Amino acid sequence: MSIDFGKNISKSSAGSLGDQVRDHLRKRILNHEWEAGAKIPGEFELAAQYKVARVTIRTALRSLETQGLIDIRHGSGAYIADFGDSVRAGLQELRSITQTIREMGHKAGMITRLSEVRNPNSREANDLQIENDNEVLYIERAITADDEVVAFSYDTFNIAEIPKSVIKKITTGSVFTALNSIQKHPVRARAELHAISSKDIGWGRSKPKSELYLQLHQVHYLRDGKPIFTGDTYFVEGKFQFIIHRTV
Amino acid sequence: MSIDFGKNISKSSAGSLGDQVRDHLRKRILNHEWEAGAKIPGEFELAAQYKVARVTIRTALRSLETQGLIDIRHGSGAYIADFGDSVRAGLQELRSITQTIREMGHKAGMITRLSEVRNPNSREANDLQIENDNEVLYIERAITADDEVVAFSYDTFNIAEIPKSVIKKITTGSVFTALNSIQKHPVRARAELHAISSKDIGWGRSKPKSELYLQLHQVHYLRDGKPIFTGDTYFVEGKFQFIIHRTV
DNA sequence: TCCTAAATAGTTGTACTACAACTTTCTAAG
DNA sequence: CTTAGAAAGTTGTAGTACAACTATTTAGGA
Repeated sequence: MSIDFGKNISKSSAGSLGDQVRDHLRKRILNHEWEAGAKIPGEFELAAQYKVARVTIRTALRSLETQGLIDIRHGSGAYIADFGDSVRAGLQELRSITQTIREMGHKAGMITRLSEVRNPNSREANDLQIENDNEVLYIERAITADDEVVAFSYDTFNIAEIPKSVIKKITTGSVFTALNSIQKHPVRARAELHAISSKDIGWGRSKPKSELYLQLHQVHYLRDGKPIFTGDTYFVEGKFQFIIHRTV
Repeated sequence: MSIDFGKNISKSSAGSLGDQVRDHLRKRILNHEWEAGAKIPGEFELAAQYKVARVTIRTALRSLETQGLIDIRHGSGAYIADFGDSVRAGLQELRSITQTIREMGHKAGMITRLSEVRNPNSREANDLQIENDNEVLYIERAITADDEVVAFSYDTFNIAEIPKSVIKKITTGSVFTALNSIQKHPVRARAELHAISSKDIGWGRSKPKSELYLQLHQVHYLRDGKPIFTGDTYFVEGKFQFIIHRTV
């Protein structure tokens, strides 16, 4: 069942009713419908607004609290947390880098340097939980914001999980958009962070002078727990704002 | 009201019944009571185990799902996510660094270099939302694991929120433990990450040869939304595993 | 008038029940 | 042996009721 939230129905939002309400409320919060510290409507009123049960509202609010967007106070209400722009640029949110760049008001671009199908090395096979004689799709590319390189990414996909028609979309456009079209988008990722100084990471005409990078090594998982792709993204230090929410 | 979970009652755990169940379930998960991919008991059975309502179990499970520890599948059950050791060392979890080091099986230590009460600079005043003529507690120290320096921290506390007796505890021991004793522990933090290469960060006898650091600039907030302390922690690259959970 | 304390209203937390929606397992027919 | 359907099991949503806590209002006394 899908519900009618009024005018702003987002076709991309899916999942359970509670998830839909959560996504819609998150958009309202990020749209600054309420300012930081302000109290949002009570659970009964929200339930009336969305025409759902109070328990559905509660699951949505709890999730938003765990994500650090609101504070829920017993006997008082739910209040907008002071998160600044951290949610839009946040690392915790599992979203497309290019999409994030666009939402921050910049022009996002991508330059593919290499795209090939080959056997995985031992690390890739381990991350993707496949055998060494399976095939993977390996892509090297640079991500740009306003025609300036902000990151270099080296990604490896478990090709067995992806139809050929979608592989082409991956190599030419956004990974997340392509995977989303076949309902194989990751719902969770495990990321490891490192500071790195190296000459061997950047490439191309717009190779940055700085050799300092923030390395993000990731493994992306589907809802059923299977890894779908893994890779390293090297963010040029200073070009991208890295923000994390930490909660209890 | 507090509930009896059997033998392993943790006095540190507080908050609502749902939070207590969540914390207890998290410990069970981190204790490898179930292996990765395994199905945990159903909501009805967990409700019976903890002698709480099913809705209470659900709020706990939902929170654990948002944190990336489990996957909940409609009509099937809740399954342990493949998070490796990432949760124990995870950045997303707002916990004491020294405590994290201990839980990873190492000896945690701290060397205080400087501890003073002074007026805040403009950045500190802005982060703590106080005036320039207020007083703050400023501390510089090194954090060690097995007598090896793994991080340098430069922290600034809003002294107006902290009784004098607790200030002494902060300067001599764990910040989180001290703040917890007066119910002023942060529940949320906003952290910004940078890769940094500098000679001016490390100090002391065990100053690391590497000049590469992962900088974590943080502002810690109380439940009511007020900032309690801010600071920069510089992790010596390679000495600490930095892991993040990313969820939708 | 000011302050204090109690009463009141409002909000979130927990409990219980019932059923819908979905998944997995079992069963029987072919 | 395969397949389709039935059955059982699990999570999702709805609704009601009350407990626990907070914020506001009101009444009383100094």
